Amino acid sequence: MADSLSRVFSALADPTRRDIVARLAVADATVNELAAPYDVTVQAVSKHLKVLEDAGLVSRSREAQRRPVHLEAEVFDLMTKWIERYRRQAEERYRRLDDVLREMPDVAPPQEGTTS
Amino acid sequence: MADSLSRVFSALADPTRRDIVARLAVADATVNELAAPYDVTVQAVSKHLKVLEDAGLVSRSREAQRRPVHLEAEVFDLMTKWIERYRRQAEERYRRLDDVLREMPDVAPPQEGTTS
DNA sequence: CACCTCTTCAACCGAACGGTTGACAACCCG
DNA sequence: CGGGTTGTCAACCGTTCGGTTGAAGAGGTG
Repeated sequence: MADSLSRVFSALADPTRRDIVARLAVADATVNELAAPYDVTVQAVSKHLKVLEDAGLVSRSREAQRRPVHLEAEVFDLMTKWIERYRRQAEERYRRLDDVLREMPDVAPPQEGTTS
Repeated sequence: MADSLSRVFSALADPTRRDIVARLAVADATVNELAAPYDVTVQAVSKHLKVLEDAGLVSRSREAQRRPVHLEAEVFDLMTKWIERYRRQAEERYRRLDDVLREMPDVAPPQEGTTS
C-alpha cells in the first residue's frame, strides 16, 4: 500500500491508534506510558506506533533509552483536503438537484413546459 | 469493528474505494459503470460498495434491476470533526511551546526514585 | 562490571481483507 | 416463454493485520 493517503486512513481505522493520537494531542509520551491504559503488551503498542509513524502521524526522538512519541499534525491536512474536496463536490451536486431535474427531458415537466 | 469512525476510516483506506467515492461525487452510478475502469471483477466492486455502504458513505436505491449508488456526504463530518479536534489541540500545544519552555526550571534536579 | 529499564525485532497464530470463480435471483425484452 | 443484463451470494485462496511470546539491543545505575 504505497500512497500516503491510504496509510493515514488505514492508521486511523484502528480505535487503539486513534486513542493514542488523542492522547498525544495532549502531550508527548513514551511507549510505556502509552501502553499503560490498554490491556495489550508493550510490543503491540510499539507496532501501533510504527504504523502511525509510517503514516507520518507521529515522530519519535531519542532521549537516553526512551523514545518520546510526538504527534505530527500536518498530515491531517492531507485527509482534510481530500474529504473536503469530495464533500463539497457532493453537496454542490445536491444543491443543483432541482435545476437538473428541471432540465431533464424524459421527465414530465412539473410546471409549465418551457420546451427548449 | 463496531464503531462507525473505524468503519469510515477503514473504508477510505483503500485506493479503489476512494476512487469510487471520487467518481460518485460527480454523479450517481451503477455497479457495472463503477466497475468498468478497474481490472477487477464486478463482484469485487460490489464488495467494495458493501464496505462503503456499511460505513454510511453510500446508499443504494432500486431502479428495475439496477442499483444506482449514491454518495452520502454527511458521514464526512464525523471524520472532519475528529480530525479537526485533535489537530487544533496539537497546534494549540505547539503554539504554547515557548511558554512551556520558559516556565521549565532549566533541567529537573536529579531526584532519587524513578518517576513512574 | 553486572543489572535493570525501555524499546524493538523475530517468529508465530487466528481473524479479517481483497480478490477470484461459480451459481443464482431479479428484472427487462424479443 | 427463453435469453440477456444486472447484481449479489457462497466458497475458496493468498496476504495483511493485530495480537502474542521470546530474545535482544541500547542505555542508564548499582
